[in-house]
Order: sequence, then C-alpha cells, then structure tokens
Amino acid sequence: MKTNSSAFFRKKLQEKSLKVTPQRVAIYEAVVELKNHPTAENIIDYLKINHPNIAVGTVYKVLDFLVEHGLLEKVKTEKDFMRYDAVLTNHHHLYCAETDRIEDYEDDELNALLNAYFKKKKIKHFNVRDIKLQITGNFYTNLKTH
Amino acid sequence: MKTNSSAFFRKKLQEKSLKVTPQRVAIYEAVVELKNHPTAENIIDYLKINHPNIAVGTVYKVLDFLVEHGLLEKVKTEKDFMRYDAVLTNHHHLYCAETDRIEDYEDDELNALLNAYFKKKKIKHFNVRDIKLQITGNFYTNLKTH
DNA sequence: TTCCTAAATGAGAATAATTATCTTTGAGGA
DNA sequence: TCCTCAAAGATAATTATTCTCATTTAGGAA
Repeated sequence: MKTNSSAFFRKKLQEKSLKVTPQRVAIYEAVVELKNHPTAENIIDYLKINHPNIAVGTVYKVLDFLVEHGLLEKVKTEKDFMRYDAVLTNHHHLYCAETDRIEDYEDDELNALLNAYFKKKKIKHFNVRDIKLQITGNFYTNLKTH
Repeated sequence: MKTNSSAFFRKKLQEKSLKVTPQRVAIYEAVVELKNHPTAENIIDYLKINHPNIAVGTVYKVLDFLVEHGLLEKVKTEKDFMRYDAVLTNHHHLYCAETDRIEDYEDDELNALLNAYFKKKKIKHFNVRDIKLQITGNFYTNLKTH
C-alpha cells in the first residue's frame, strides 16, 4: 500500500523530470495515509513522528508544488483551512460541516448523468473543464442492537 | 433593487427577532451589490465610501452572524479568502481559477436531474442536506467583429 | 565515483486575514 | 423616555501561510 503509492509517486515525478526528494515522498505519503483529506497542519503533525526535521515552510511549498503538477488536489470546505486529496480519479465529496469530515464519493452512474447533461447543455461564455459535487449533510452510523 | 433587498433583509431579521442595525443592513447590501461573490476585504473597501465608520471586526462578525442565520452563504475557492453569496436559491457555481471569477449557475433541469438521482440512490451512512456543483473552467467572450 | 550547479530545504522572521478583548454605543422593548 | 443587553468600535492578539536567505542536496556531467 505505502510502497505502491510511493513507487507510483516516484515514477510520476521522474516522468516529468522533477526531483524526487525525501521530503516530497514523505509529504505525499502523509496525504495518502491520512485518510480525511488532511490540512497542512495535520500533515505537519503527522510528519513530526517519522520525519521531525521537515520544516513547516517546506510542507506548504511541497503541497503547492504537488498541486501545481497534478499529484494532489485542493479540497475546499466552509472552514478556513485548505485541505488536500491524493485521489485523482473523477470523484465527488460528502461533507459534514459539524464534524468537518470529508469522504470521497464515486459513482459511474452519476458521472455519466453529469457528462450527458453538460454535453447537451452548453453554458454560454464558459468552457467546462471539471465538475465537482459537494454533497453536504451528516454522516450517521447504524447502531447495532445485539 | 437596493430598497427591495433591504426590505427583504429587514423583514427576515425581524421575523427571527434579530436586531436590525445600520451595519448589518449596509454589509448585507454590500454583498448584494458587489456581484462577484465578494471577500470580506472587498466588502470593507466598498463600505469605506458610504459607511466609513464601520469597523473591520464588525464586518467579520456580521458576516458570520448572517451566515449563521441563513441570510448569506460562504463560498470557498482554491484561493485563501472566504467569499460570500447573497443568493439563497438552489444554484451552482461557475468558477475560473485564473481570474478568480465566480458566477451563479441556475438550471431547473439540472436540479431535477440531481434530485431524481439522489432520491433513487441512497448513500450509505449519509443524510444529504444540500448538493452543490462547482463547475471549473474558463469564461470567454465572443469578440464581435463589426 | 566524484564533482558541479541549480533547485530544494531549514530556520525563523514577516505578513495578512481573522479573531479576541474590552469599552462604548444604541436597538428596541418596557 | 428609560433601561438593558446585545452590537459595534478600536485595537491588540492570534495564526495560517509566505518570504528570505543561508545551507544542503538531487541528479546530471565529467
């Protein structure tokens, strides 16, 4: 899992002739490992354990760098912090404002529906590049009774 | 136009037994007048002309207050600033990352499509409250040649 | 393998948006 | 008109992020 994402990451950087540094690998893996679309702060905390020497500024710079080169995506919520996502496939987000939890939501039928709609309906004065749904609401757990 | 939105706003506050202050009215109207989903800073600048005595802190407090009471909505982009929207009907956003322009996109057919989809497709462990599309791309203008 | 160079990193200061504090003011009910 | 509590003003404090600059290093060349 970790080695897989690391190998993928190194390969991607090398394809683009970008330097593979231990910091870039560690920060990318932190985003992969931290499931809940982490903030820069989450990543900094996480790295303290295994990579205590990575500077705060480096985390911000590397995150920007990785977004710029398409290896991470920014995720925006109503809160002030920017969050990051290593999943690059066409997907949407379930978001709970109370708990600030984000989960990926991927469904081929939904994507097909949206593609069909936007193929038919041209928007005046706008070229569509990407469509993302933010589905706001509440997560709940079924309490098992046994 | 301005008087209409002002009357609507006053009525809304009074219905909820919330105080109608000149600052609240001015800040709300600034969001209505400033079309491009303004930031707090945009609002502060705009208010300098006609309401030079409104404090910066007040703008932030009132914006939070109005979001909390459902009179404004927060809009977050890839940039760092929070932005505000006075349009409360079910709508989506066209967003251009290069120019940071946001436009509302409202289409009954799209909303019907989404409602139908989410009525049929129940998401496990999640109650949907609101669905918002962020449509990323580029605005363009047809250059007229005559 | 070693050297070289531009690019990346580390450390910490600087910035800027937002929040907090605390005193004064005023909206709106009595 | 008065009273009271919430709202606003002024400004200090906070905090996420950016900047600066000296040092280090990845990766290509010799």
